Amino acid sequence: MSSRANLDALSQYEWLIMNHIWEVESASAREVMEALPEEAQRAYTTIQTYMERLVDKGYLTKEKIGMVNFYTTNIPRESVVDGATNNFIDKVFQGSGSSLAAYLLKNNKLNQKDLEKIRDVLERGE
Amino acid sequence: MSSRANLDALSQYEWLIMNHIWEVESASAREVMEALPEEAQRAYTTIQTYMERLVDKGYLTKEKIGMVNFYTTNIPRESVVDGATNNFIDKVFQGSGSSLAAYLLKNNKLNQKDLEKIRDVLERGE
DNA sequence: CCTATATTACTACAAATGTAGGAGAGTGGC
DNA sequence: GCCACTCTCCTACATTTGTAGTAATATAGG
Repeated sequence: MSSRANLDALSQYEWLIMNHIWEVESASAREVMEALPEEAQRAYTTIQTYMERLVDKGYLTKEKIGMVNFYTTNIPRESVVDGATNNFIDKVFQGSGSSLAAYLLKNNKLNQKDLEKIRDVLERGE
Repeated sequence: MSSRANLDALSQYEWLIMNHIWEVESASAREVMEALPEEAQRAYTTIQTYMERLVDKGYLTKEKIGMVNFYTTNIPRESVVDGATNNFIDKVFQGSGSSLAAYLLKNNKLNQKDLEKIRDVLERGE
């Protein structure tokens, strides 16, 4: 009944763009382009194409101000992170968040401060 | 100099297949097919296609026994999990494993037993 | 006013991914 | 010995993703 149920997942490069938009709230293609790190630099029109696709996918809204399009999102980052994380855990850790956590611990993906934070959380009732 | 440097990442469905192969060491297309859960059922030839692609990508080795191809992997699961996790952390948590850990804790992706295990790890020297 | 530049809208195209059908060759059972 | 079945190998095709060029248009600067 609703116009669209769930958003298509973001692709690798789309994450780069969305991460920036979530940070700055609203941006033009040019701004996004300039914000992307060296290795992620692409032709200007390539960035444009991605942003248009993100509009199509329902992640961005486009508003023309003067000659320039500005893109905004009304999808909360948290929900997208949540979906992506669940999917990742499902496919790589067969649905077990614990395995992922164990992996992080075992492979030292966490620094001292993290460990303390985690200890805190664990000490106050879980 | 080496024949191939890094393997292409696994796609969504390829993970399903690889997960099974890692579990059983060696399997035919039919066996993989039967092992896949209901929602992941596909035409027999579809499974076959995936397995062939995994051979091309360098993840699987094919050995014909009688009329049937059996597929094996010599790529350790750990290294693939590692690559995938790093990539995931980069794109979704901007390189911060801690953010991911924080997310797991905050969103209760961990159960009681996990928390205990983590506590253990933290208690014995980190 | 004209030109160099920026921007949009559109089109294009290769590679990767998801999905499967058909032809041809073994084989187990009757 | 033939049939039904199964498996391989090959081909095919739609969609998604990565990447960018071109035409038309607005615009700022001289």
